[in-house]
Amino acid sequence: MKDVTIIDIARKARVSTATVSRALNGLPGVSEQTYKKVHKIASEMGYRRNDVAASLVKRQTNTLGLIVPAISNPYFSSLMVAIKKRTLSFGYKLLICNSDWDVELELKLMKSLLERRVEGILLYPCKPVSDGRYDSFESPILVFGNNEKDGFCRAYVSVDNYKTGQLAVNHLLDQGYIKPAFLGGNVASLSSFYREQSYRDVLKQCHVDVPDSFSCGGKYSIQSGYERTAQLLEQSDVPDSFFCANDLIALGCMTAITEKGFRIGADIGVIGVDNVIYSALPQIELSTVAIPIELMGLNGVDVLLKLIQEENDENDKTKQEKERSVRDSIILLEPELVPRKTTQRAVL
Amino acid sequence: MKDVTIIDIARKARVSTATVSRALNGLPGVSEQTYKKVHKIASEMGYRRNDVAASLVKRQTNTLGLIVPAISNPYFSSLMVAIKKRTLSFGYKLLICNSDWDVELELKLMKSLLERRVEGILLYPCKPVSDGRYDSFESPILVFGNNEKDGFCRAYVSVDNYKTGQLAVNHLLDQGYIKPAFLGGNVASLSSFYREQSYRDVLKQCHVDVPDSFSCGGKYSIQSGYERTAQLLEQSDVPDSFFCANDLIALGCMTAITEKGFRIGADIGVIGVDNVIYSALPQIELSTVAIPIELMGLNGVDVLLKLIQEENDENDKTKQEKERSVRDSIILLEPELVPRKTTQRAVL
DNA sequence: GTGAAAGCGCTAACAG
DNA sequence: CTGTTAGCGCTTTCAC
Repeated sequence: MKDVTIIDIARKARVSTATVSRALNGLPGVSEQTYKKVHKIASEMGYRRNDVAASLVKRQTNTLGLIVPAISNPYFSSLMVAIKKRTLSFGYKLLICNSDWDVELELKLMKSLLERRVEGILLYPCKPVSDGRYDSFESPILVFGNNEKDGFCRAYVSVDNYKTGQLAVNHLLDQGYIKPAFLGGNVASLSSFYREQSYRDVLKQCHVDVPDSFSCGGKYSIQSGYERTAQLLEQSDVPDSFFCANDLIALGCMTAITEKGFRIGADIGVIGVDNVIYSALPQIELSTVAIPIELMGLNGVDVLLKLIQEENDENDKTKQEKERSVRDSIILLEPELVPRKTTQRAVL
Repeated sequence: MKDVTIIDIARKARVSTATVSRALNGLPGVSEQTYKKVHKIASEMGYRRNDVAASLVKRQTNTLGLIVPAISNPYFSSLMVAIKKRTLSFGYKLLICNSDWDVELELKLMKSLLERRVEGILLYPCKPVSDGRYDSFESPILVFGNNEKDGFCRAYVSVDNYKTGQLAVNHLLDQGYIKPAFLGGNVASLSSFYREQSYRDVLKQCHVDVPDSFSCGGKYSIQSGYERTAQLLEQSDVPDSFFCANDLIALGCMTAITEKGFRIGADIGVIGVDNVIYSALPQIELSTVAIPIELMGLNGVDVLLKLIQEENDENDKTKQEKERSVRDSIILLEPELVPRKTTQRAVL
């Protein structure tokens, strides 16, 4: 059951492979007649184009890579959907990878994508790339979620993580909570880092003092949020509110609170980050800080595509021009507070 | 910035490309010395293997394709995660595609995957493949969610959709609800079809009569569930319970019920299908019929891999043996009722 | 242990 | 409009 190739078609159609190639690709310079003949024979023989061979000779795969830390997290689902849509509209294929918050795996995936000759990579790193682990990678790479410019020039699309934390903690304080705890996400992640930073800063500014144990890292999952909250609520000194590094953690947090017999909002406030679709459900009504994730995705694709474009035009360009290339661009989007029931002290 | 190839390495190391290839791939027949030399030079020159070229000559890509109808649906997220893990453990790469419930797009994706020479495809079709639209595809294909054997031999991994519906509707009736409505999913989908079928059958068996308007199709989304429920609750004759074709629909359904001022469970019962992670949250406590989706994924990969294996061994095999190949295999998994609060008439 | 040579299936000048 | 030719970068016999 050997695959049929354009050679087989050429033989049968009594033309050259070049002509077959042209006809099959709809390129100019083929008579109506041969065009039809070739296509007819091709479909008769059940020909299926071999993209691998085409990619090799054309030296392009028309493919982008995307790496996210957790494919099943609805936040990243939204990102994937947005990116998928955008890349598709530009005629690019997308290779989706899941790093599972594992830096080693992430590195492997990066290499693998490059070996497969993707034209560019959209990377949502599991920890800041400022350690320089990708500095030697020459291909176009767009990094999500970093909001600092580090040594190597690279394009970023991110949200203001520090401000995100400020919005959340200030809201908690505004609502009359006085002992907020912080449930971080993956310890290494930049977003979690900045959110904790702002948590500490805001508390200090407002002269609010809480035990160190109120701030703890973990995983960005419901389970992790549940476990950590349950533990904190066991202690003698109990927090009166939780700032969770994402909505999943907050969901787990709420479960633990409910189980312990506290009333959410009235007794203990909860606020998350992301504004995942499930947070808006009337049974949940989770207060949160919304991240414009779809927008990040769209922007990311656009910037990456520009990056690729530049790469291709590299020859006809002065060094001067290169300086203000998009390689150094940082797009920083704004988070937005979405107050809901879980931070409402009294039912009005 | 031309890529460095094994030719460059060979030249620099003063060996042949064959030797470089062997060394880089860790194949036997290379002296310790040359092995080291080649690797050293390779990393010095920043060599990056070109998988496209390797795939072409080896005629294998070590890649599987996966097509799901909705990448952001948590049900499919779970499937993807399970499949990803399994394929990775076998050293296969995975190409994930989103058909967006669009048959045309699905077909395109199938073709595209084949052109990229994936070795096999895991397909969760947006509508039954019994229309024969893939009968001419010769590559190994594993179909999820079909539970009937159709004309063409093909391997299936599915859940008993009919039984799923029976479990749900019987549970509703058992709990004392007497006017269940059915909120279907994507009209064309087999799962929705069977679930509606069983809905009708069970009602008939139990001599329960409901208006035709109680059964309606839509999309497998929160939004769609919300809209349809809101509409049904406007009518004079109101259902006292909802059997939703999946949990997302049920979530939207619950929102609408709450908004209208009904109490979930006490006034109106709701049951979904899938047992998505969010359904278990204490604020939700959605009764549902659990589908062993991870298991489906694992089984799917295993069967597909066997299929591929067979394909390769095809030469040394009699026709007799082919008859009982896995090509015809159907794996049918069991759904399981998970009763929770949303179908509890009275608070005990 | 190593090299020479023949492709994998397709595209892209360059001629005609 | 069509054919010839020369690869794309790598693997793999088959000799040596």
